Amino acid sequence: MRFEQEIKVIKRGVDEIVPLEDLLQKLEKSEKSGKPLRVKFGIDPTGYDVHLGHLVPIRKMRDFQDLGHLGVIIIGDFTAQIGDPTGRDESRPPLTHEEIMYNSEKYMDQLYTVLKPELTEVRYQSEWFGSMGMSEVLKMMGKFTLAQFMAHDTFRTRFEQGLALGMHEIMYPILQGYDSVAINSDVELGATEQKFNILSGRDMQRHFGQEQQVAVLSPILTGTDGVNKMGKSLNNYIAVFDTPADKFGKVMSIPDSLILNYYKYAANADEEVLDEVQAELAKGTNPMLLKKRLAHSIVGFYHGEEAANTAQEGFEQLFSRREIPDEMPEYQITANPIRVVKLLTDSGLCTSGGEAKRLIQGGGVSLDGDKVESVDAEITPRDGMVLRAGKRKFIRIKTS
RNA sequence: GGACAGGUGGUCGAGUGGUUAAUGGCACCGGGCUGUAAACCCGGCGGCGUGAGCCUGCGGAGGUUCGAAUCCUUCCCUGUCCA
Repeated sequence: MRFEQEIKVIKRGVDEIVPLEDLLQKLEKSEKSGKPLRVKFGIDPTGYDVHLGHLVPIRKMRDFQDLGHLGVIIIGDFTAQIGDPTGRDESRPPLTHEEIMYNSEKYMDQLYTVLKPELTEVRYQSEWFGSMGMSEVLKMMGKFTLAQFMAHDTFRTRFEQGLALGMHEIMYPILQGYDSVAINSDVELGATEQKFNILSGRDMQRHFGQEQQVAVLSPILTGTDGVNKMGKSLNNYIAVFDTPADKFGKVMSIPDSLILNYYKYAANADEEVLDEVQAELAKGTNPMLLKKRLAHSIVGFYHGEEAANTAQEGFEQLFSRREIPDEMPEYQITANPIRVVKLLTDSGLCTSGGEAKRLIQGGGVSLDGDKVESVDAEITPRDGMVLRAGKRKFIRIKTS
């Protein structure tokens, strides 16, 4: 088979390619013409916190770039400007132009930890939707039927369960589909849940007489809780912005069952490493050791070898040996004596007095290793005293 | 436009005039045991106050009442059916 090597790279870590034949054809055509494939991925500029789940398809884009193809990032500024009233209790206010620019820039900074800038094109939806008239919108909508949407699980379940389903949400796949027409996309990347939207891009391209794109679908990365998809709302994510220590710790907290999965999709592990990990797991090696290696490699990828070493050392010190960390934030106090509750809230370790009291009552607060027994406790601060709240929050007190 | 059913704390979901900051599950936080895994056990889970006090709270705004999440009015929102 031709392009055997290319296909192997593209297929790695991918759930589904629809249709595979089209991809072969495209690769062939690209080789003949010398024109790179246009590989699309859309992002929503409502925020800019990128986590490892987002990066699974982005890594795939990098694979394409390594094969000489072009990555096209679509910034979904148009849908974001309309605002998304989905939330039943509060509708999200439309983002301003400035916010969108800010978010997308921050977003791209993070994507460039993985992507090659010289092979990346960034496009905004407003380029084509901004000036579109109603008649064109209607034309676009006319390409789809309600039945098509009802065939889609997301819409059908919500409809059947009697949940709110806004018309604009039905527009979503239509807009995303048209993006493919607008940029003349050859391949669209996304998680498997994006299948419907990506395939609607194929339909749209056919209606507009364009060659159809191929869907390359990555698996959905499970969050650190081991149950749900990685996402911000569930607070089970590892963000690009997380500190090395946080990244390390979060990886260590994933369930054992997820180890191989993370090696595959969150780290840049190649076949050899995967085989080795699998063998170790089968052999009964303490999963904790494999996780440490995993955490080290993930931190190393984003922050470098040295930071990964420091993070690991810090982790072992704090959790394996239960010592206090070398470095911690300092907090200057003037009052003397001072109530511990007040100290906790003033320093920001607790967000409210109630929370501080609960922590103390739960036995989670200590000073230089001595548990604080009473919520009324008052202390005479000493310079360099270490206050600990819970498992991982510390401050060093400064009195002068 | 009409009829009907709903809107409760992060979420699901009880509660239909008075020990109610509001049962319970999940999530989450702390403690114990550990490998910051799982399982399990214990405690917590609105805010402010140097703990018997105050404030905010059951879609929004008014009202009835000594007293309301619970009754009334009105508005907003969601769904079902009819047009």
